[in-house]
Amino acid sequence: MSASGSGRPVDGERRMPADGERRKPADATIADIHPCSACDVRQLSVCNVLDAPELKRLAEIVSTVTLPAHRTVLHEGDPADHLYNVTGGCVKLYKLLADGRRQITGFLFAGDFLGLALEDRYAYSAEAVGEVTLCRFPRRRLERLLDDLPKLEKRLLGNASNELAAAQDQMILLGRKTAREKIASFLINLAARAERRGQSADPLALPMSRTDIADYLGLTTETVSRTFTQLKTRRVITLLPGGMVALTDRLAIEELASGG
Amino acid sequence: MSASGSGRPVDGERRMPADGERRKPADATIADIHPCSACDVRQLSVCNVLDAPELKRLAEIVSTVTLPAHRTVLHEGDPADHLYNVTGGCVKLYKLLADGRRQITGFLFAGDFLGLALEDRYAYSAEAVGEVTLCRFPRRRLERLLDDLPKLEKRLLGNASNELAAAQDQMILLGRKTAREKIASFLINLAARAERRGQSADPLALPMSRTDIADYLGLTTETVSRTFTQLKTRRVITLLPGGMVALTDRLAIEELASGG
DNA sequence: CGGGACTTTGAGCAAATTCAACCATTGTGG
DNA sequence: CCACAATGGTTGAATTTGCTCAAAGTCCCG
Repeated sequence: MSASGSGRPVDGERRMPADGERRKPADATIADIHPCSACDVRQLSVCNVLDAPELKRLAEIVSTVTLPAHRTVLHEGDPADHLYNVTGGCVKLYKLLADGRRQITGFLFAGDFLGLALEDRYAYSAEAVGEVTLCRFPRRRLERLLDDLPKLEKRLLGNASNELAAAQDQMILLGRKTAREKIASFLINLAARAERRGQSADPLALPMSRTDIADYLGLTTETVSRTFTQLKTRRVITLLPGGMVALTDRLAIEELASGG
Repeated sequence: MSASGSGRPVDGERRMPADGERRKPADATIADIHPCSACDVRQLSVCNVLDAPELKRLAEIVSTVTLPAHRTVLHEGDPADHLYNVTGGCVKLYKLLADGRRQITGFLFAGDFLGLALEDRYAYSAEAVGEVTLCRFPRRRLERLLDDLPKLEKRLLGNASNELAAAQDQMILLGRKTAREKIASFLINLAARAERRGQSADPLALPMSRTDIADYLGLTTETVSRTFTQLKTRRVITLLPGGMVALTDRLAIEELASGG
């Protein structure tokens, strides 16, 4: 089951502003002054509770990072020196057992926050699934900033509370659902999150490998593959080229997901 | 698998101060004024970051509750009007699937916080395992108080972060560990928490039923029972009367727990 | 066009579940 | 006070779901 991908620590960072490639040219100068104010995933992020001057303070401590596929973002046990916000791409979080068995505890997409840990070491590893862009915050400086920005702290608490709820959903999935129900739940969950990000939920993108899906759902790749073909045969999904899935019969998938 | 126990909403509450039965008589008057300051699980709780005047403000909005075994503390989907702190006994949190399959997402003991949800409805149900005592906080009033007590808010964030780490441990348990490893992890986890509370970790108390353990570990009661007898036969544990277990060979249990 | 990685499919197997019976403990009513 | 029902726990046998091992197929990228 190969523990992880090729893993070296983060590099390739550079100061804001990031490339403006998916930003209108007119915004470029604004972005130079207040990079965060031109961020196209701000509305999805924890930063959305901050006003312009507060954003500016945040922008002062942030740097952007672009990582290629399979690059390790952070590693379990390493000093938790930085926190991140995903601005593009997909990141997987995982833990390993001594013998290499792996459990992926979550997939992060644009707008998702990464690294919350009031411990001084990361409790899990994180790796880029495809190419990923991230905002990076030095932990110490962000913590100091939090004292001045109670709104942000409240938002982080809300965020943590949501993640906790999601973790409990994942527990009932792992502990009590069948393979078919797990796959269905996974698809519905990804679709809902894609929608929230304003991305396509019906031809749904699955950027991660079958092995990743298996390690997320507590299955093997073979079972994941078999279950996909089973759902395909039953005409509830259609597997499209390029890692896309069509949710042909979304109602049926939703029923399966909730244990119908 | 019978959904839950006999479940009616909380009652039987009364205002502080609680009975002083495990408090020295001399403290009784102090308790009348600042009930929280005499709390014997304060050092374990989120309240441990507050000084005397802050504690007093907290005490003003708290009431204590004693619930018999199997009483529902709060119910998934109900308005999240109160938050709780467990002061004695054991509470189980769980979620149900439509057909009654149950996943217990956690057991709470003295000092543990319950009900954190920035949603307006509880995301799970909670039920007393044995007789339980709780501190109860009206959510609105506690939220208002949080604006004045940033220390407490930070503590809650730290708490949530710890719970998140525990949730990830539970995910790798549910997704990737064998029945034997699950039981071993469960015992080690309970022992560590008992120790932190200053309770006996070696003759370890298991207040919950086999069914509860099964629903927590993603197993059936039969498998839990078989695994216990297997560990008993291998002389790594000893089952004692009164729901106690001796961790005869703790090292072996720890090795099993980490997937050795 | 070829090679490597990923995915799918197949056959046999094993861990855990299901179904069923039995045992132990406890509480209750005759 | 004891018989007995009820609950929870243990054990056994058969079954099943998902896993392991193995091979073939597909896709992508140079």
